[in-house]
Amino acid sequence: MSLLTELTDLVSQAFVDAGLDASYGEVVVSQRPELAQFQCNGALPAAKPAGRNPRGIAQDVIDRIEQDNRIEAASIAGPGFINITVTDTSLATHLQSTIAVGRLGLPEVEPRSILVDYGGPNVAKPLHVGHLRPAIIGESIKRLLRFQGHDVVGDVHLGDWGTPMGQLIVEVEARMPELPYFDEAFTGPYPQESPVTIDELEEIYPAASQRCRDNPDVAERARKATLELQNGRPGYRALWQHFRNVSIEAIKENYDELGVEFDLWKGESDINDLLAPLIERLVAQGYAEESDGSLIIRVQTDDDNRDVPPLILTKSDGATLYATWDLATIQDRIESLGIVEMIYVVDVRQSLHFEQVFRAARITGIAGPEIVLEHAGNGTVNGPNGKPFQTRTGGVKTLRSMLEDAAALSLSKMDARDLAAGYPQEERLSIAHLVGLAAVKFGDLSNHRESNYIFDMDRFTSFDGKTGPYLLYGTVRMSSLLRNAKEIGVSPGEIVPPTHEAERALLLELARFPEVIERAAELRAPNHIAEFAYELVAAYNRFYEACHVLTEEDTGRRAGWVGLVAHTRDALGRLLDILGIEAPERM
RNA sequence: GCCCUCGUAGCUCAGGGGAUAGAGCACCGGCCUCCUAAGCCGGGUGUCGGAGGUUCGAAUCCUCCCGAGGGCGCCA
Repeated sequence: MSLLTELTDLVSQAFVDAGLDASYGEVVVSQRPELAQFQCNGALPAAKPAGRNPRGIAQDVIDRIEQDNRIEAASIAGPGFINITVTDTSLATHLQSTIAVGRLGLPEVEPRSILVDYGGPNVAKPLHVGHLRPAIIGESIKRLLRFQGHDVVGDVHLGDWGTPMGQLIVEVEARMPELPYFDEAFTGPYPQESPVTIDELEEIYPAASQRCRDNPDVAERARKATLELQNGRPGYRALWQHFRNVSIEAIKENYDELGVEFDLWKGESDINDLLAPLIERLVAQGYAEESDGSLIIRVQTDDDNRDVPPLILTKSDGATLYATWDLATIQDRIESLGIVEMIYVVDVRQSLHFEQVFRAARITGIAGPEIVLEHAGNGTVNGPNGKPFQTRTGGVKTLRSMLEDAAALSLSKMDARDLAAGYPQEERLSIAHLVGLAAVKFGDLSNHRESNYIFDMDRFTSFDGKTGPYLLYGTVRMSSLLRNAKEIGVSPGEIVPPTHEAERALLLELARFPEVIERAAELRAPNHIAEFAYELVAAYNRFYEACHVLTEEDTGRRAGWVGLVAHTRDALGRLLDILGIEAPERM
């Protein structure tokens, strides 16, 4: 049980004993650490309905909780705040029992079957900077919920079924008309080898899309090809399958480099067989109706005081669209995977789309009321000028080159400050790589999920301040200390009651762990984890300065401190893991 | 036009109805015979965009206004 829960239970009971509602007893970390460690504000809202003076209530509660041996001091402040400080012994005991139980103080949860939909890369396009946020935020949310104890899967949800596929087909046909994929009389089998490499495909994609913009005839042929692809024309399917295969291979490599892993490599196309029966049902049951030749589902309700545009289920040529696929995908995830909660980490600009899809899913009964559908939207990455991030030449920057820049810049900063100087060059490169990754991830994840932020590589890779490298350095110092302890034969002992202020502060920081996790999970907000990780490292660094662990003469205290460091490293390691950040052994 | 998000220190950003609104950077000054100084300590900064409202209490909730960004039927 977390320390805050323990204290809340205690204070709530005091409120009950005083004839007041238990809900007033919530204890939170103090806003004024110089006055107390914890506070309860419940006396203030309790006063009015009870017709009592808030300070009187506070005193009443204090009189009751003071009896508890965990309480060092409890006092009234201001209009009726209750300030609480716990004994050093109870702090140590609490942390020791947390270590004994494991899970870093987290309560057990009722596991839910959750799917996080993030990534959304497109076939034939390399990952670029725009893919960074959903990838690492989604990965982090997945790991966070998984750590809580839920059954969580991540789905990359490949963009593989839309108009660009038709554009690719007509472009390849224009370039290589002799290929059998375009010959309707061809009876197969089609070649095993892809006619294009991923590099060629990445060049063909923008060219194809440009040609469609320039030439309405080409665009029309692409539209038709898309429809035929969706309808199952064999040659197109075979060619498209090659596009898909070579793309997935490249995309996997990209995500590997970023440290992002998906359990499912599904795409928009995977539910194609579900579409026809679904549409048929929706029409038959009157959910879908014709409008200007297309099929739509009206999702506006009488409660709306604004216009909510209808969801377009099929184009007037009969082709399906991403809203259609998303609907069918929801159905598929519920029916074939047993998912009860879907979290979409997708650009926040798509919020209207998701609102339409979610509404349609409810209205049509695809998702019952017990299913959670949530768009946890992400903001965008901007360049130093506040505009979308670009390369120097104005193009879209690939994710790979961004990560290479991060590693290179980290290495040059190491060189400039003569850091890790005696290490083998191979290890220095590997450190620079991890530092660069940590810099980029922490720089991103420490921002609120929905906000757009300015990407500043120089600031993110800085060795000073609130950065990824700072977190890694803290971790490395803990690991190093523990290695040294082991060498001199000191193993982690029982946590001792703190005697130094910095030591006490570290224990209090560690005690916050469960609430931070819970809050971050609730809000789908990795930035809370990032912030806490920073504060924990900062608290450790202050402890490290104030308490010289390995030269401590009191052997019980020394062992206890080693135990404290070990626990701190466990906690920090878990936080970094949730953030998807990996630390080197030394740096 | 309607809808969504944002507006907090010089800069980049946190902030959960509670007390005196925080962090990092930048700037100045200290600390390595000692576990990694990529560290620590000290030093000052605010009309929380504006105006109303709800509340014992508002950066936080509500309304309006100003400013920025984004979205709004057959792209994803």
